[in-house]
Amino acid sequence: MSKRTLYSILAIVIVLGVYAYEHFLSEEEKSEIIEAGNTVKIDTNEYFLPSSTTGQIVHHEGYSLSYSEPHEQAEWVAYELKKSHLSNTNHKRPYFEIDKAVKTGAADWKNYKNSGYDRGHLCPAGDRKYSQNAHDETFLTSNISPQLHDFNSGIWNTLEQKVRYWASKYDGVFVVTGGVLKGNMKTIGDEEVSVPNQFFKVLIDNNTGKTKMIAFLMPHENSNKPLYEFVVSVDSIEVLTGIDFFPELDDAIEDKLEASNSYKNWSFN
DNA sequence: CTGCTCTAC
DNA sequence: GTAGAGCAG
Repeated sequence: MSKRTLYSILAIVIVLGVYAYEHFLSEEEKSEIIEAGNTVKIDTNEYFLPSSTTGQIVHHEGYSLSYSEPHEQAEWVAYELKKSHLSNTNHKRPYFEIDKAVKTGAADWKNYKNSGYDRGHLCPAGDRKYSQNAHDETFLTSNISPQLHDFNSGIWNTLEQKVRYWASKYDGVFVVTGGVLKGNMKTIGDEEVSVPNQFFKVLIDNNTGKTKMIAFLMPHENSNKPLYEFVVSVDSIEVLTGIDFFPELDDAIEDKLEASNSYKNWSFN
């Protein structure tokens, strides 16, 4: 066999391989291959990402975010919390790092030092315990917002634990979290990181057959009230923030679910 | 779980 | 800067 013939056969094999990859593998299989190769960030098509009002969406392996440069923090952080993500592994807590993936320059963690505010995770470290990398990735400064310690370790922590409970009970939920970056806000540090006056968390469960949503809006202060008293409609958070949640949903379903402030499909036990 | 601070090298 | 222990809600 001549070299020329060999090259021709090789070329045909490559073309056919690419064709097969493009046309015969499902989207899910593709994203698995990409993840296995560890070359690209997550396949965002399988996620319900909200719209960005800032034009800067950043993808990490364990979560995506929309960064607001004027407020030096994310306007939202979104990720899927699968049941399989839940873990009891204890990871060593790393240092916070500036997120280099934020092109406009993410805030330095030193803004928070002696500010009186916690570096509050938006995607909690407790939701990414399935690997050391995923856990450490939550310690990027694009994933934190100034929070009062009483609030962070109090009612907000209670809500985060309830989300993990739901992820287990409903075989995964998709989570969007952020501070409301509107109105008059205090700032901290040389870079003037805004201190949100309210925080929101929006959940969608698309795994248990019937799609359901729930949204929480909390004032930036601790509370002893039960969680369900903070439930609002997704629409009301969209009005407040300008963010469009779950635009990829079928419009009829989106409109109906986002208008509701009912929590009857979510167990608060 | 959510964090900060202090000591030591 | 890094590593660890200790403390608090």
